[in-house]
Amino acid sequence: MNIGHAADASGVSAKRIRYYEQIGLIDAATRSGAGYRVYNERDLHALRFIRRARQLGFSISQIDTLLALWRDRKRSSADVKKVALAHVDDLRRKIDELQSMVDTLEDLATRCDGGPRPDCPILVELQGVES
Amino acid sequence: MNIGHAADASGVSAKRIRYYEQIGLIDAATRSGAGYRVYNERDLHALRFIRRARQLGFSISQIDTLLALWRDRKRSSADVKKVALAHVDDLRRKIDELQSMVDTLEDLATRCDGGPRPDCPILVELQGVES
DNA sequence: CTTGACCTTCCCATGATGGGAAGGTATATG
DNA sequence: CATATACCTTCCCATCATGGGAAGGTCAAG
Repeated sequence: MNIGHAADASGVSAKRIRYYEQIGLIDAATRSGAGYRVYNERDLHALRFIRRARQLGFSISQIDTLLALWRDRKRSSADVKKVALAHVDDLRRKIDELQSMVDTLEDLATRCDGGPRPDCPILVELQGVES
Repeated sequence: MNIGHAADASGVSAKRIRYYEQIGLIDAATRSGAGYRVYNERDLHALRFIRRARQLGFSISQIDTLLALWRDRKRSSADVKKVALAHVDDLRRKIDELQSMVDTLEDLATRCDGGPRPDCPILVELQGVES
C-alpha cells in the first residue's frame, strides 16, 4: 500500500505521515524498489491510533508515550491513566484561561452600546486606567 | 527611554517590542545617535494596550484593527464591539472543542481502574473498534 | 581604560502542519 | 511505443508569536 492509500485508509494526510516518520513517532516505512513507502495493516492501526489521539488533543510527545504503552503488553493501566489525566489537567487550565477571557469580553461588550458613537468600554479597558 | 526601560514600564519584552515593530504593528521607533530605539509615553500607551489585548487572547492582526480603531476618534463603538464579539465566538468554539475532549477523556479515565493490569478503555478507544 | 550593563542585527528553534517546486515512477490509453 | 496523468520522492518555505543566543557596538561608572 502506497502512502496515498494509507492516508485515505487512516485519515492521516500523506504529509503528516512523512512528518511523523521524520520525527520518529512512527518507524520508517519499508520502501519499494522505486523508493516508495509501503504500508501494511499494522501501520494503519498505528496511524489511526495517532489520529484519534490527536483528535483528543494529545501532543505528539504524549502520543509517543501512549504508543509505547499501547505496544507494551506489560503496561499498567495506571500509567495510561496518568498520561490521560495530566492531559485533562492541561485542557482544564486552558479552558479556564479562555473562559476568563470570554467573561471579561462579554462583560465589556455588554456595556458597549454598539452604536455609531466612539465611546466604548472595551477600548477603555485596553487603554488601561492611566490617570 | 531605551527599549529595556520601555519593556519594564509596559510589561512587553524587548524581544516582542522589536518583533511588533518589524511586523508593522507599531511604528518604527525613532533612534538615538547610536542607533538605539527611543520610546516616549505615547509609545508606552500603545505597548500596554497591546499587552492587555494579548492577555484577552486577541491575535496580532485583531490588535492591529483595534489599535486603528483606538486611534480613530471617528470610530463607531459598533466596529469595536464587532471585533470583540467575533473573538468571543472564536474563544467559545475553542472552549467547546476542548471541553468535548475533556468529557471524552474523563469518561474513559473513570472507566479505567488505574491499577497494575494492562487493560484500559483509554487505549481501547484510541485503538478503535477494528473487529 | 576597563568593566559591565546596555543596545544592535541576525539566525535558529518551537509544534504541527500545509503549500508547492523539481523531478522520478507506474499505469492506462491511443 | 508514446504520452498523459496520477502517483511518488525530497527539499524548502510559511504559519504564529515568541524565546535564545551569538557577534559586535555603546554608554556610564569606577
